[in-house]
Amino acid sequence: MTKRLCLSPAEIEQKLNDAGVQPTLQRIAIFRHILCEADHPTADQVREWAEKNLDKISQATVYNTLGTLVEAGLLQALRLPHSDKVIYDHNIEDHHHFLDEKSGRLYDLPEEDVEVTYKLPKKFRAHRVDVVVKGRVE
Amino acid sequence: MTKRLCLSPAEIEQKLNDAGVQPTLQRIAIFRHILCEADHPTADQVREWAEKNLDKISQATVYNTLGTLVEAGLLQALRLPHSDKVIYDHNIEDHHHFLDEKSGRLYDLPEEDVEVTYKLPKKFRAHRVDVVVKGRVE
DNA sequence: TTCTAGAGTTAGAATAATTCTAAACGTAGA
DNA sequence: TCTACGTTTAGAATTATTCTAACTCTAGAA
Ligand SMILES: [Mn+2]
Ligand SMILES: [Mn+2]
Ligand SMILES: [Zn+2]
Ligand SMILES: [Zn+2]
Repeated sequence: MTKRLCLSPAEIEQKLNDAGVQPTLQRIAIFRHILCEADHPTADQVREWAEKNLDKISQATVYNTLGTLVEAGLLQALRLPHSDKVIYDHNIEDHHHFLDEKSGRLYDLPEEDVEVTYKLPKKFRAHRVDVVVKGRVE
Repeated sequence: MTKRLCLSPAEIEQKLNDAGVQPTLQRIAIFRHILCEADHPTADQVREWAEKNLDKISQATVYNTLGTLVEAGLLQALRLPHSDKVIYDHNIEDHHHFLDEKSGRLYDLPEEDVEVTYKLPKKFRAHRVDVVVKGRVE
């Protein structure tokens, strides 16, 4: 369901370079973690993983890195109704989400599986629509 | 566009009683403010108004009151992608929103003006869909 | 190679939103 | 009138995130 781009550190480094982001060790590791292993993690979940798996890293670096990756268009930052934490999404295509209200887990819904039609007042110009379907996974 | 239920304090008191919420002065005033005057306010905007317009009120009471009104089903709490603040909505019917990304202002979109169709994986059971249309008001 | 300016990282403090604590207060009903 | 319980309060605590200012690294320039 989720597109997972599992790349080697060298390929990650290339992607960072292409995006104009200096590929530091911390950025390579965090970006690869989110691309390959993590599922819609929060900053704090990334920090937990990083503290276990990298030599030493500060909270500020985790936030800085996530912010840098989002600014560079390599990650999306999401805010969902059930939580006050920002969620980082390696899926940067326009897409929608299903929220399992029991577990709090988020699932991607491909753009083409969701159709939205709407009528807006005159003078309202839309340039994006976000859909969150809430429910349960049985 | 937004349904505005402008009621007298006595009518507000009745609504609170009906919902099983003791109609204290603070609750009546805040609930009436959100029903009649405020447009998708944050807790802090409610606090600002309350400090100006009520004899004395604490921040905790504002949060307590908003929480109580949401629990009683008299307000909706919203979390939107552009802000980390909870937004309180007197419109408790299912409805959608338009976010003016320039001003940050939220507009209600009636349920019937938005149509969503989606295809979910087996075992996914939806019980609500939230749509946020983002764009500009010219 | 060495130098160096700018970019990145860091610990810790600061800020912002919200919640908690424990005492004081008010009020509905016995 | 009394009292139990719900409500309000000031202030502290918590949580998520950002800022500060010093230290460190690294990409080029020389
Ligand atoms: Mn509204
Ligand atoms: Mn916060
Ligand atoms: Zn996603
Ligand atoms: Zn609304």
